[in-house]
Amino acid sequence: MRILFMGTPEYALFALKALVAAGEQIVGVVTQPDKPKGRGYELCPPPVKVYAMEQGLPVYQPATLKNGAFDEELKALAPDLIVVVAYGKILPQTVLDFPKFGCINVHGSILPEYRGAAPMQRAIIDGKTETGVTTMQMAAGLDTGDMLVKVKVPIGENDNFEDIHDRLGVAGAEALTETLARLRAGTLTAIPQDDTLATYAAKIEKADCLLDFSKDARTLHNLIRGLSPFPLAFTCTPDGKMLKVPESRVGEKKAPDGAASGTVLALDNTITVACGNGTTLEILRVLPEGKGRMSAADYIRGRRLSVGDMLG
RNA sequence: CGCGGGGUAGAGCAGCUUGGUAGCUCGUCGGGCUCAUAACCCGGAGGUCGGGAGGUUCAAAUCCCCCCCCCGCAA
Repeated sequence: MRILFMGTPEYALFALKALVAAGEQIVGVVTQPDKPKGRGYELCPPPVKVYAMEQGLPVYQPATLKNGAFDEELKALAPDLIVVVAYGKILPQTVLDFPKFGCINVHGSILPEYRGAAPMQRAIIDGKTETGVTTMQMAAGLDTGDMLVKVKVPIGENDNFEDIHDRLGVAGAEALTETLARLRAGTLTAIPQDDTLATYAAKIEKADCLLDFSKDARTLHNLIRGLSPFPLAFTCTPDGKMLKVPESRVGEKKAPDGAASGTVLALDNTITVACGNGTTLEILRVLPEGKGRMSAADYIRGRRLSVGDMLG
């Protein structure tokens, strides 16, 4: 079966590598164009491109797929199936309809929950204890296609985005492998999504990353781990600098009555902050503005905070 | 030329504006106190202050010039 792979970030690599490992006939890899990134705006190839080139797979980086821009290549590649994992662009109907077996997408949630851009982060931020991946037969809407195979994955109370990302990557590869096997065997069943149960995992915005200490510690902890190691939740120190928080834990102690939310209660090896409902949050690692990541203990040693300071 | 921060002891920082014995918190080593301790007390080791047999100066971590490296923001 001639498979065309479309994907861009690290996450897509799990699936692509699984296809390669299974000896699938990958006729090409479509990924986003190189983009200027990092300091100095150096042009950076997406992870999928780097790997595909190492494997000697033909790489395509069309600026757009709209208006038949990619039709010629598509005809030449003549895929029987397109596998899409976090490609980053909407596929026009002409592309969706082109392959005999259509387009199959690997999505990082148990559909119909968390359709959209940031399913993994949103599941963690919402404090879910379980998530997973779903393969689907792609349709025109946003992650609305009929569901094929699901693989569930537990979320531990201290797992962060990276942990879940990697675990879902493995699960996604597994789900894709099974989907292809059943497609060949003719045992694949497509289950329509119940739209009334659908939820939407909106893209993470800067405003989502601001820590609001009037919320309770558990909620803040979920936000912190859901955004770690990227893009990171943050707060502000009394001198107006941004302080990002890669790692935390829910404090065991209660905040004293009358302690305003955001008050620094203790500075030993961690930064203990008063949160909503008398809860406390312990900040374990930080990323000061203009600095690198460091432990809270190291940050405290630099004497940049005092007990009684307000964060937020 | 996208904007900005920084390279001082193993770690995190101060000192640089107003040149003149290199300091703080922690770690580490030794000793003491203690039933005991990651607690407390005393003492010690550890730094060519990123590099340039550069410039200015009686004197440079500090002022000027060149180079290297690291990081944050933004994308």
